[in-house]
Amino acid sequence: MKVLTKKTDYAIRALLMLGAKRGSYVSAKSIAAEQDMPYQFLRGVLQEMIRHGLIVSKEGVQGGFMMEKDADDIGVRQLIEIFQGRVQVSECMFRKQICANRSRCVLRHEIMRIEQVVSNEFEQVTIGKLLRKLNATGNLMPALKDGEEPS
Amino acid sequence: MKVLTKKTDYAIRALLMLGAKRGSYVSAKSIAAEQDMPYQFLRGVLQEMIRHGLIVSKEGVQGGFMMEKDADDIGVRQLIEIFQGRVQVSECMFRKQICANRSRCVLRHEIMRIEQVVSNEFEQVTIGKLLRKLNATGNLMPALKDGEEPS
DNA sequence: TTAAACTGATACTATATTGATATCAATTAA
DNA sequence: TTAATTGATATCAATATAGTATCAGTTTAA
Ligand code: FES
Ligand code: FES
Repeated sequence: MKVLTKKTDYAIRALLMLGAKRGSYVSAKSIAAEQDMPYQFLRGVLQEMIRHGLIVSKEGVQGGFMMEKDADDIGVRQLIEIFQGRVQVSECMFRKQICANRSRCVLRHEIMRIEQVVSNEFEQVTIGKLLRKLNATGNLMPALKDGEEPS
Repeated sequence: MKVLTKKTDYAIRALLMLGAKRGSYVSAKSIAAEQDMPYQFLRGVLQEMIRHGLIVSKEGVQGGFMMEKDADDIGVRQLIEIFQGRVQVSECMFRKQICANRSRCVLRHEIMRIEQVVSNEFEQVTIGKLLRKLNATGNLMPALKDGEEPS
């Protein structure tokens, strides 16, 4: 069960770069190179974020992308919703004229509760929070020592 | 973002039936009919649960499936792991020789924490717990009143 | 002792989702 | 004017999910 897809993954990492270089435009090319993402794929992700008002862009030479929203107002939950659709544990389990009274369905209650918990957890994790952690440790991507294996 | 796939969904519902009729063998056919699941697909799900020791079967006429494990020892978390693989928020985000020191990676920490929370939530929801709720309300699938739409 | 109701095992197909690539027009800075 | 960019799409490949079909073996009961 994979919770974050590549798009969400790339979005988070791109936002971390944009957050670190706030105020200047960063090109898709440089993000792709630095973070080792497929260029065109990343561009699609960036465009989607523009449409949702998270970032802005500037065309032409010296153009690129810049963070628009406050980093603390961008939660992983929102990114998941943008790239993977709303968090829903299950479609209603007993569809097709079987489960009429939703308020009495115990499964639904249990499921909606979990939905909330999961959703809240992701909401807590904001780009701002991650950026501060990065600044504190100064270590998003430490260099690989000889012989060491990446995870 | 769909958290439970059909297989897991069907597995939960089949187990609820088996749990309710503990001690006797219930055929795949009757489960499929009552819960409106595709017969052969359900059988695959049931066989997988046999392999994992959750249920047992008896072949031939009057055969079927019966719950083996204690219903309180079957959590949705285990079902997810069986049918959708281990709960993992993301593969390591900075692979390919970039992220060497896992213990210092803030993203990894945040991600592993969420992984735990999500995992625990699903662990709490056991078939036994659901069954008791069903008994309390007596209502897994209330009949549909005229004109009412299912969820 | 045979037929019907079952599961075991497996192969196959269809559809949806995810991940990635390619192309071309429009914009901008130097 | 040209190279470096984004905007907008179209297309493709790989994988995962959902569902179907078939046949062999087992058991009960007529
Ligand atoms: S599963 Fe839909 S209301 Fe119970
Ligand atoms: S993402 Fe793998 S250790 Fe940081």
